[in-house]
Amino acid sequence: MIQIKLKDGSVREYQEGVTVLDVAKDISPGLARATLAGEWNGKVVDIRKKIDEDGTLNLLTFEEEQGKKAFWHTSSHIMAQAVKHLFPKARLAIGPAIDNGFYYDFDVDKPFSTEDLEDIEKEMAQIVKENLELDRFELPRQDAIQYMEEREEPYKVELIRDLPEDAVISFYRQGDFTDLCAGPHIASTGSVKAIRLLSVAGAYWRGSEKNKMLQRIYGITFPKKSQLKEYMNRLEEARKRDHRKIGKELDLFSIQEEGPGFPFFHPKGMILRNQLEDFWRKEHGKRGYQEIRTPMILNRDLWIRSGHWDHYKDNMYFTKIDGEDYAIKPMNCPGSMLLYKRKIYSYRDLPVRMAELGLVHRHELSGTLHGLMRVRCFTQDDAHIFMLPEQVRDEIIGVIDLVDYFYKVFGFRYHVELSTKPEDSMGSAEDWDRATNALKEALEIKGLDYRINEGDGAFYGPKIDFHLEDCIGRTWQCGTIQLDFQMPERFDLTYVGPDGEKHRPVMIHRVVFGSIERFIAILTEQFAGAFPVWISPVQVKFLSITNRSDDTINKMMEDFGKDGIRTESDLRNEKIGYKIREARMEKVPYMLVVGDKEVENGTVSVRSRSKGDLGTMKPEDFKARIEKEISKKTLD
RNA sequence: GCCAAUAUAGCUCAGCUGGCAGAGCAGCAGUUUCGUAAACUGCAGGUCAAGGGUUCGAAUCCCUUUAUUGGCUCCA
Repeated sequence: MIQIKLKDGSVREYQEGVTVLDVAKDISPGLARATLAGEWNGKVVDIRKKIDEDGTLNLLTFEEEQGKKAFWHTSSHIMAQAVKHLFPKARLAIGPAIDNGFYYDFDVDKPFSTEDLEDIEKEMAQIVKENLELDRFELPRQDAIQYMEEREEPYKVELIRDLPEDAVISFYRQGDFTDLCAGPHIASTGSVKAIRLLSVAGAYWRGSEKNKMLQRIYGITFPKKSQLKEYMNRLEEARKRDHRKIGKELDLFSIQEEGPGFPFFHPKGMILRNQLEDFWRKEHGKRGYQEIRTPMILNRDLWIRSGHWDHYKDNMYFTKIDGEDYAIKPMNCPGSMLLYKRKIYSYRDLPVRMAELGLVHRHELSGTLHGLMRVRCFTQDDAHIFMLPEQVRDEIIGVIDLVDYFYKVFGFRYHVELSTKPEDSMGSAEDWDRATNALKEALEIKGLDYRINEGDGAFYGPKIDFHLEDCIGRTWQCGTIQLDFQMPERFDLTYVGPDGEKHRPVMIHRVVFGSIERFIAILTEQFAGAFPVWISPVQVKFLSITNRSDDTINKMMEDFGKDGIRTESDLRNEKIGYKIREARMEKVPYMLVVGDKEVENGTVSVRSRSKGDLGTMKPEDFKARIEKEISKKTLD
């Protein structure tokens, strides 16, 4: 007999060889149905796993991440089985579970159409109805290869060949379908109650464009129909908040055919930008940053010296001036280097914090462009901090605090990632270690949890990335802090130390918004266009009932304008309900209705975007209220 | 860049197997001066993304290009 400790702390005794599923059945049939995978001594295991020793077992359901993954992994097998039924010549590549559902890559002669997806969905429903049990078996390497060769699955053969020597090669079989798979998988196909295939896309075999393009089908499944409905609603909500849609509706920005990836900012979008930039300037001024501006076009030699020519050329735009080669800046750092070098710094001057709202141009592949999120020119809220080696930690902490402050103003949650040395990089391994450790140390002092992204650093140094979480759970990379021991070397930056000798300063690159354009896109989606009052392009809209109040409204607008409140008026000969409807669709925070009554009493009737009718008040009182919200940057 | 889909009025969209280019909203003109999410009538608005081809005839079928969308890859 063996002893198994469960999540709730209880311990149960079983015969050796009991499976995860047996334990679940023993507890309750309901739990057995809900159990999708197990966690045995901290490792995710298949529900068919035989247990031969004492240990701790967690039963994973759809509520747990790993339970979901098993459910979706099996769903991908069901999809592959359906595709094999309908398209026997399709060759199988890979089909994993992903964060939201699963996909499977197929090699087919003809791409799948939307009608094909419907047919596949129906076939999947049929497989689910048959409630096929999955069983797992293992084969030695040679037999496994032969098995897949017989089935004419060249991709599977390649996968098996690439498995490490000592790997257990396991297969899962459900009815007439067998797939090479490490698992885990759920017990049978019957628990998949709701299926939706979402899209087809091309995807390279093993993600490399040198390989053949396969057809990838994305899908999602759930144990309950209602969960699928909820998921589809969430997708719908995301579509409604799409910054491209809202940006058009609210007349914030556009991208014209004449400039793919080069956005145009409209008057109202400019107000947003300017508010963000004003805020940024003020906060950076407070923290000892000096603002600079460097040219957009600089000589090729500079880019060779900075290393961009070798490491970033494919993303750069070039031009010729008087027969000389110039590049349009993809980053602001080389310009800042030149400014640092314009004079001699003493150790007493450091740290020097040079900030620049710099417009950079980068050639991005046409297929990756996406509204303001992915563009070919954008404004980085950049800064380069030059410092003594012993100042590194505190400077990084200063930036972490600044980023934290900025994100909280907008009500964002975020998480942090640390990226280490990539393959294509400059500098010695020791420099990289030193830099990486400095970043780690700062994070640990701040008590921030972080994830490590191996090999994801910039070519000149490791970095900390800040990922914003928006209100529907998506994340966006915005702020970064990148340590750079290379650039000071390349540009021979120096400061004069207490010993009168020249020394090498350390430098960090950092951004808070990341890209102003992307940040505006994120804000738009976060607030669904209903921006906080302090950045709203229009803060107050005056609505008249009849043209008898036009003069009063015009006077009030002038008065509000003097105090820096952004107003508009709707004096058209329309009904008040119609004007309110329009102002609401424009997401204006406050509507002030002024009719005969208000003119007579010297009041305004206030209607808030979020709270509805607030009754009448004196214009001064309303002004005090909104001014307070603006200065406090209230989120509503 | 690669795979697929899409492109019709300022916006949202209809236009089926080829046969005179349509609607709603917005705009303009008039009527209505109205109290918290759409008053009424009329007018105007188009090189159907661009170019080529098939056809008696193309928004519609074919090809090329451009852009957009969803992915792959890449990244702020």
